[in-house]
Amino acid sequence: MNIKNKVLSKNQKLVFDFIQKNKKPVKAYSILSDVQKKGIKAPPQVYRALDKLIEMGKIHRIESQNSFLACRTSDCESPHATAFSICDNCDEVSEINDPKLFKYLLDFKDTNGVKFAGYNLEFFGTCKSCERIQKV
Amino acid sequence: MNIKNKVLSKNQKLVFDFIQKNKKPVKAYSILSDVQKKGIKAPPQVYRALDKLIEMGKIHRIESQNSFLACRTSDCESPHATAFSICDNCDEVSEINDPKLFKYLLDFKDTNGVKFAGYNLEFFGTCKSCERIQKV
DNA sequence: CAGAGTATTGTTATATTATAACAAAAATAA
DNA sequence: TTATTTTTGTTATAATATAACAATACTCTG
Repeated sequence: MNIKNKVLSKNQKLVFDFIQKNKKPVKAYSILSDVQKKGIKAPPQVYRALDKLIEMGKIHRIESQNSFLACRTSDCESPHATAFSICDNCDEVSEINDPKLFKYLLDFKDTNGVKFAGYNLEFFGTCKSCERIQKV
Repeated sequence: MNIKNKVLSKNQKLVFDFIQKNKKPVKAYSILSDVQKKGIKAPPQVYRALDKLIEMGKIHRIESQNSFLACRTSDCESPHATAFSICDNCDEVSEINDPKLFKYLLDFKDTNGVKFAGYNLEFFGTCKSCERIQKV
């Protein structure tokens, strides 16, 4: 069976629920604080769940923040081809789902002609709402 | 004066020299081990030097590896617009310097029309030499 | 050159992020 | 059922990074 269609295990569900409740990416130990109220005791339980959820494409890891965000692009083709916009000011992250960008990058070949299996792209800038505030 | 043309301070030079000697990205504490032979004592001294070197564009941080690589693209226009190819197998990283890709990404606008100030792109796959080995 | 301001260094302690290693229980497949 | 895989539980520790404070060195300007 495709790993993406698997039903979540108990710990996976606890971890996923917390991540999904949050609009902004959350940190592993902030997940731990939350799920400790619900029976999980130790970091490895959280990190294991995170690994599986990433593998399933249910969440993404924001590398530049060491944080985790629920996948909102239901048609997320590949958890290994991801793009995000990150606000330098408020740390808000949103997933970019642009088929043209997606295709451009998956088709990209390096100077040796190597075509890559996946990528992770993080854009940085000021989000709309921070921009407005800064202008005032 | 442009920060990129600044002469390196003592600690910055020690840290940079070690990074530049290595073809593969190096970890902060492996840098520390090396530079401890040369007078540096503690992590903050290394991390400070790393921060400055990144700011100057002399090195890059490989987010998915928490590691640091010397910049080889002497015409590195912007330390905040970076792309790398990373071998899943041997962890080798090389900097991609493709003007077309560079332009494509700097021109990219999200659905709100936001144009970003910078980006970091990490491609994943199998490098040429690992590919050869796997075929044998 | 003096003095002010800035950048760099030194230092101790600690915060944050993540995994190793081993054992048991639960789910699934054969 | 029995074997296999997946998930869980647990303790300890590894790896990565920063806070906070003090002292020096550098560089700019009057």
